[in-house]
Amino acid sequence: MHDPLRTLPGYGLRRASVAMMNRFSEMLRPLGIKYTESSILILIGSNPGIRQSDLTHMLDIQRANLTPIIAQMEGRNLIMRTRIDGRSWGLDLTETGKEMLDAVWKATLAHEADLIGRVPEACRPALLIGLNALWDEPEGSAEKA
Amino acid sequence: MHDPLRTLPGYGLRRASVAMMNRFSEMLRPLGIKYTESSILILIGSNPGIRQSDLTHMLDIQRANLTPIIAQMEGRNLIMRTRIDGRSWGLDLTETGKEMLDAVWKATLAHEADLIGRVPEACRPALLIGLNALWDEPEGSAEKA
DNA sequence: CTTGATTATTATCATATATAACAATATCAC
DNA sequence: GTGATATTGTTATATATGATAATAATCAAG
Repeated sequence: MHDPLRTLPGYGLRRASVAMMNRFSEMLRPLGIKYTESSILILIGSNPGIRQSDLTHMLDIQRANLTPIIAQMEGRNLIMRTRIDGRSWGLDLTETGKEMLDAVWKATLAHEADLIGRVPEACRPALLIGLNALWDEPEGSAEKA
Repeated sequence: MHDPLRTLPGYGLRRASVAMMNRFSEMLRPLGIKYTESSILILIGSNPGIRQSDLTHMLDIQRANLTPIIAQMEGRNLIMRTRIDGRSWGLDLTETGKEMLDAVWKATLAHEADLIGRVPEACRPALLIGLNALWDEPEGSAEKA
């Protein structure tokens, strides 16, 4: 069975990403959290008071798709919102959220270690550089401040 | 704005994959075809008479999700099905499908060139090896014949 | 011939992502 | 200050992707 797709780096990139995300989702499942939510926890944890719009830029997701995620995380008492001005909310972790962040970080680091472990050592530095070259500063968006 | 996610290869892998697939989808849009369909065309083109179940294995997608895709591609006169036995169908490209495959290959190669072009030359070989290490022979599935 | 595995289909559900319209507010030019 | 414009967040909707379960038909192994 001949498979020309296997010669294509772009195809390999997609397959690698899907395989990786499946494994990561599996590791997060016991925590009852999804990987997008885990990213949000991490960003709020390292940027207390961050606004939703900052998250949408950093994660490159749509405002409209973030709203229900934030609402649900607030409902689960993982994050709290405080008014910054008439338009925007500042996001912070609750105590529950901080505990969840600890667990999320552990799972994330375990997952990253697993991932790196699958790559021959000699390839690792170039892999990182290559991956970042493929998405960093996407399209026309000049980095905001 | 501090972003710990940027230090994570796994996160970079996902972002790279998403950015890449968005660009590829854009390149395929004029052809009126989606990237999963493009992969199917390529595999049928290089394996005339291939069965749906072979496709599901090679693409690692669910039988149930392939069925409507194949039906739609048959409806668009891109592929034709002939009975192999009482259970399975053999898939082949129609003339229209072969022309589409030509266009798809051109777009695919252009996309792959664009992708590789974004990666510093010194990193390319390691990137390919690394990516394949991350998905090749996923989990428990021993390669079928 | 019976049992069990394979192939394909149908239906359903969850998730991820994209777009458009809207309300409220902030910012900027004047 | 006032008016035009941009930002922020929300709601509703559409599409794409992916997973699961149940069913029917058929093949393969003993």
